[in-house]
Amino acid sequence: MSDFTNTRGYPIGEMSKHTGVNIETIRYYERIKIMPQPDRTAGGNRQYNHDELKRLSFIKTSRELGFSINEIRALLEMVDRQDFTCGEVHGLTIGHLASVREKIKGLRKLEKALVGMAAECSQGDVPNCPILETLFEAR
Amino acid sequence: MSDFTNTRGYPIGEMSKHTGVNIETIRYYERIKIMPQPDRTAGGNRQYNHDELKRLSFIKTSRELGFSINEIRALLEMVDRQDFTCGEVHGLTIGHLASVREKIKGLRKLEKALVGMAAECSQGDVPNCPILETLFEAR
DNA sequence: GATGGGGTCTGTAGCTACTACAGAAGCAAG
DNA sequence: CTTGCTTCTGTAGTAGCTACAGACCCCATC
Repeated sequence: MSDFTNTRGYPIGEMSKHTGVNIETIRYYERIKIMPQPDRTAGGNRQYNHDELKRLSFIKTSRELGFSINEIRALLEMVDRQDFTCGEVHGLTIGHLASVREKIKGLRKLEKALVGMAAECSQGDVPNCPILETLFEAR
Repeated sequence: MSDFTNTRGYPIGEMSKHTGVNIETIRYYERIKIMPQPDRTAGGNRQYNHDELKRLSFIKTSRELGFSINEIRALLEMVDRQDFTCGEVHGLTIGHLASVREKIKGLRKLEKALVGMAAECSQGDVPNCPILETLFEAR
């Protein structure tokens, strides 16, 4: 019977510490149904098991890689249904990669523009700034 | 008297067409007080003048350069108070530039990780994917 | 068995920067 | 005067959380 207490599972705070996901965020993930409703103690506190811990880690890692919640939902659904092919997952990843590259491209452009503006600026005490002029003149 | 009608000003749709800013967004900008409350027609429709058009263009250009609303608010306040130095504006711009570069750095890392994962994937029909394994194993 | 101090609960509101309605009213041309 | 486009206000929704309030749970210690 002492084994039983052993398998009690993790309260939400443990989950948070192990994964680095905020407690409120874990509950949010449950609300939006990418995390399941876990067991509860007699008093009503959440008790997670190891699978749920792995799932949360998966979500965390994917988020850090910039996958949107919907993309993650798609990945998890494939996993849950046990019907996915490597090709499908690859596709989703490549699609995400493309959008990341788009973002980088956009930001580089922006960087250039900012550098250009800043270079023309004397940084002096004068109340007259080519940066503002640039911002005002367009269109 | 015909000159008078000439200076009537632009309805909100004109503003939108000239600047490319959505009508709802223009009203939103008024609500959050980065655009002023414009004159109204007898019937209550907004009537903008040329200064307001320039201001909206400024906001649009700045947004496209990735400045946050708060950064834009700061710039506009300097302009409105007529007390700013080129140095201040330069500082704000450089600060923004730094955050843009941070974002690029982060996205590049992310790009690398995604490319690495995708490279290991056979893209085949097998229900077994190194991408998912990578996502699941961490932490 | 009472007490104390954590952790956790639900529900709701806030954040950024918009966008999307509904339902009413303005406006200009014919 | 009618038609049809534009504009009005106010509210709610989007993503992905975060931050409360006020109540309750849990466990250890006395």
